[in-house]
Amino acid sequence: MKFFEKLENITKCPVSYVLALQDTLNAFHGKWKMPIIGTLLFGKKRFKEIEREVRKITPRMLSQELKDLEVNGIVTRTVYNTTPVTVEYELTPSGRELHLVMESMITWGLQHRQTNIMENLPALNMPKQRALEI
Amino acid sequence: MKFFEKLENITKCPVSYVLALQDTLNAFHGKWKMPIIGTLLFGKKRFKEIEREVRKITPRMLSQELKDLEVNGIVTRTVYNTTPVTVEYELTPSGRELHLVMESMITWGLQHRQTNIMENLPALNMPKQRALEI
DNA sequence: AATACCACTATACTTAAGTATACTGATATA
DNA sequence: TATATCAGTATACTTAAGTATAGTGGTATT
Repeated sequence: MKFFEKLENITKCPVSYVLALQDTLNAFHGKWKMPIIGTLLFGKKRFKEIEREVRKITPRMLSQELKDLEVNGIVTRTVYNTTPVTVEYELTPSGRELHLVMESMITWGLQHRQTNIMENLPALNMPKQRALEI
Repeated sequence: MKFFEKLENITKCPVSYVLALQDTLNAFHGKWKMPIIGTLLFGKKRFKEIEREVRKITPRMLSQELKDLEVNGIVTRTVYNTTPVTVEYELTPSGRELHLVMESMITWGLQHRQTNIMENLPALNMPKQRALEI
């Protein structure tokens, strides 16, 4: 699929594409969604498991972000009435498909570092808050 | 390239991939980078042109974000000593390659809306600050 | 009897990100 | 003479995002 194939001929991209971009950015929005999705790509997990694997996240943030991901159709939440309760979080089929986006990001990132390594990428300025220790 | 092909067999992704993901997220970080990159995909532009096309951006934000993109090797800044000065911003080759990432985002976003339209995607909760009127 | 586990929530706080408004100085146009 | 344009910068402010710390109730372990 080549969305920008005839880029010279157009000046705007269709509204549906802008919405699609928005939804995808939204899926990864904030400091913690990417590591959470990343860890869930390796299989469904319980709350405490995610908390342990996504280092330095607080339960407040984890809870909030999981809720976000749930209402956005990216993870499902299943409660088992064991004692104490177990709650499992799992990526939806749509959520699992995010790995394709992540792969294209990894591809770009690797290439970008390669082509810029000679120059000044030590000067890469990162936003202050970004975790991402998958 | 299938990074997660044997996902069952691994529990972590390599550090270089995490850095690559970080760089890519960084390229799009904040409310304004995506629309700026988006508009520059249609060709190089002057400061005021971008300011007009990326609606509601303030010169302060535009200046700041363009600087970010420049030090990160995504745009170049060229000054012509006309009167008054003209300054042109253009995507680097690496910057232009971001369209591939954007395409994969659009693909995912479109699919995600399709598979979730029956359910509750009116409930899609967006972050407060997001512009994206490309 | 005291402590630990689970999956969170509550409150208060700090830091980051974005906005509003005004201004620069040299030149061009009305 | 007054106003507009270019590419921004300066200062002060508001809003969003993230952190720190403590606590919930029910069960299980030491």
